[in-house]
Amino acid sequence: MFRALADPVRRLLLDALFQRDGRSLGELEAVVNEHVEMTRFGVAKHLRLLEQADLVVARKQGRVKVHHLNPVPIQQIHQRWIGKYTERAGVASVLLDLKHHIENPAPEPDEDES
Amino acid sequence: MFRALADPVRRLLLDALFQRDGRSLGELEAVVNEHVEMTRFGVAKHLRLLEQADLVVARKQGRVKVHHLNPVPIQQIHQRWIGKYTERAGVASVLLDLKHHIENPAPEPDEDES
DNA sequence: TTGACACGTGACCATTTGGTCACCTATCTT
DNA sequence: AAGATAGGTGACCAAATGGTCACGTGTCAA
Repeated sequence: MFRALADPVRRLLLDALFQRDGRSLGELEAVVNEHVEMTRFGVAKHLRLLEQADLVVARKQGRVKVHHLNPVPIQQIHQRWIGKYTERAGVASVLLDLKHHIENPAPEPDEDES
Repeated sequence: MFRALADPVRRLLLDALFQRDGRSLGELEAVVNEHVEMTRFGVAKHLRLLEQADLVVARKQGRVKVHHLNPVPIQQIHQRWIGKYTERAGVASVLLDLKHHIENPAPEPDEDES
């Protein structure tokens, strides 16, 4: 899990999926190639690692494989590991976060908010 | 930085320092050996990586090297990387954090809070 | 159906990483 | 000063990682 986040290419992949979800391997390959040179296979390998770490979920749709970002494990890291350390800095950081959220009106996921 | 977090021994080390700060190499070695077998050199190597990642600051005090946890970079990860993703889940997670902080009265660092 | 397209597999190689060891330095104690 | 204590260095080795390539499979379109 942390291991999956340890590689810059993988973080780039996550970023790309964060900007627009549901991309194919080909698209992702193109994105990566804007930054570093890498063949399709390399990208596919990284994607596979991300899947194994459960950070990305992929399903086959015809002949393309569509990749989706999975926010759950990141939340978990945030809550059970990072949070533990940020506590030490007191409530300040959380308030700071809240302020941030208020000022940037929430790009909420397409779910039904009651 | 992420790389430094990618190893379980290193996370264990951070945990140990989190529980009690300012430990020597020998102490840390003992802690690690409660979980896995590893020589002093192995532990020292991990410690050095953590220092390079700026997650741990060490200073020599006589003949012992005292290691201290550095919360800053973890905060940074939290704010500039994790936060970016958790935003997607809306304000909820932050409020949840806030609730958590309120209920667990803040073990604040020994700094002057005005 | 034939071929182009999107992707997967297993073998393979170079580099990095995790870990150990023999030896050395610096400090404290007596 | 002498020995014990705490730690550092560089060489070294095994294993994991990152990356590529030659092939093979399934899918769409003409």
